[in-house]
Amino acid sequence: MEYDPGRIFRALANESRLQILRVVYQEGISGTLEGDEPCAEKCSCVGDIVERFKLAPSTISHHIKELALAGLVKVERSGQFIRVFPNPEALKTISAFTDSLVGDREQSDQR
Amino acid sequence: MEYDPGRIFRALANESRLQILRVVYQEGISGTLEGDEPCAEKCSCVGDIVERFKLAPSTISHHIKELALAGLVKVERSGQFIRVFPNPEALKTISAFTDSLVGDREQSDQR
DNA sequence: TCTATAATTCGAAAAGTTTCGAATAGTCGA
DNA sequence: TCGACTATTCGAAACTTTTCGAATTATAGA
Repeated sequence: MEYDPGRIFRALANESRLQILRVVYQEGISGTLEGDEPCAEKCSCVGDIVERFKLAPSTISHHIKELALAGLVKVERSGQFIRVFPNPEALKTISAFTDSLVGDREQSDQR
Repeated sequence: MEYDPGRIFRALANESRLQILRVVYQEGISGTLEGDEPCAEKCSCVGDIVERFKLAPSTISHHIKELALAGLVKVERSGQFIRVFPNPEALKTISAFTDSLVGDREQSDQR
């Protein structure tokens, strides 16, 4: 799949989205992804995320959409719930961008 | 030195700044940095950058300031000119951020 | 089928960013 | 010191993003 660095950086350019991303990646649903535990218990459903931020559900929904459009998270319906889970694949686009910046020269601190 | 990931991502969230960054990093002044060539020849002075973009000098100046505040470039007066040069150190903050997201789990594509 | 729950879409207000031109500040050389 | 040149700051207009609440859509269970 293709990821747009501009879109990714725009998605990361907001403190709320950065925090949502941390919740999704760090306390995410990878354990329950293919499992049969009820989503309401401990996965990153939109409602779980809403509870942690003092932002309206519609606002969280909008931020998750931006993260999903950038490819940083994936989203999947599970009954009544929408599960949000990490997509580490997209993070490679970020390191590809920084690598392309430093290009030929050595990575280490010069000067 | 300390870099703020939020500030860095906000600096990267604009297509003009991304392109300025490419110019500074890829055709940058590292060769002439301590040298004695006149800056006007081939380094990243603000005027050189202005010539490549159809943006007003004040706009380019503003973008360079944002990049410098994020730490992505450094800026140094050299007589009449302001030299802009890469600061690859700041890029480490970006990989630190993505590493902290994936955390314990393996980096490779799961799922 | 009706109700409750989960989440999204829509439209609008507020806040933030991008861009410009005009005015200003710093440096160099005559 | 004056004029030319380089770049920044300032204020305003245009545009984009963030946020909300209300209306809507989707699903599950009684």
